[in-house]
Amino acid sequence: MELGEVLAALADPLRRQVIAALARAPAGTERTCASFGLPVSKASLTHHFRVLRFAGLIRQVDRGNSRAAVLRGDDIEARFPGLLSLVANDPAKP
Amino acid sequence: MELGEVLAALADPLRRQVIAALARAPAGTERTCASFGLPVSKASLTHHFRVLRFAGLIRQVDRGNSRAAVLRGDDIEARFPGLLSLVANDPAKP
DNA sequence: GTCAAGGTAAGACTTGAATCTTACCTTTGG
DNA sequence: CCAAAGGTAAGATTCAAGTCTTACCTTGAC
Repeated sequence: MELGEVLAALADPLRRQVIAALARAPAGTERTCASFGLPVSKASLTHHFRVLRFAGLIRQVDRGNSRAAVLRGDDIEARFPGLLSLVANDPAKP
Repeated sequence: MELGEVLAALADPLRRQVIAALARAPAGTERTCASFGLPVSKASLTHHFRVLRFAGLIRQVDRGNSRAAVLRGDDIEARFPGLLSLVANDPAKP
């Protein structure tokens, strides 16, 4: 879990939006990739969630029919204390 | 001073190195662009320091002969508490 | 069994970021 | 005055990131 990779992952507004949504939800919340309503194609969704997973920010649990994203809140907080709340409390920029 | 811009600025390893060096130095430390010994051309230096300035992370004070970079530590800490220490305490990767 | 929904994979496309070279400006120091 | 040092500006290049389309796979529901 490297700082550079994490910052690069969070630099994208769509990915930051995903992390912010998960960070504001109760810990352990599972959400499908499609449930965020991001304005991109399915293939782009796959790309963004892969970047988040590689950076260590989320896990993806197989739910048979779909694949849910879960924030790795504790791991992130342990390594980069305060980072999550910065993202969570940042006003969205529509 | 927007989170997205700040994260994008800090995603680059060279720029992160500059911010880390300034953050570890005493507050208000002034350093010329060239003093960091980054392995790029002068023109690339100008580019990187402009990005840092646009993101609001540094000021550049004119010293006649040269132009020194100064970390905007208080402003950063006020808006993004904890962010600076994440960058400052991150182990360099080379 | 069939079909729709959710994801993934591979490939192409496009745009932006980082880099360099060259040329120029400004200031300090002989 | 002249030269060197530190930066800036403009333009070209190169490469990665984000995006799409198409095709395919898997699971659950009918």
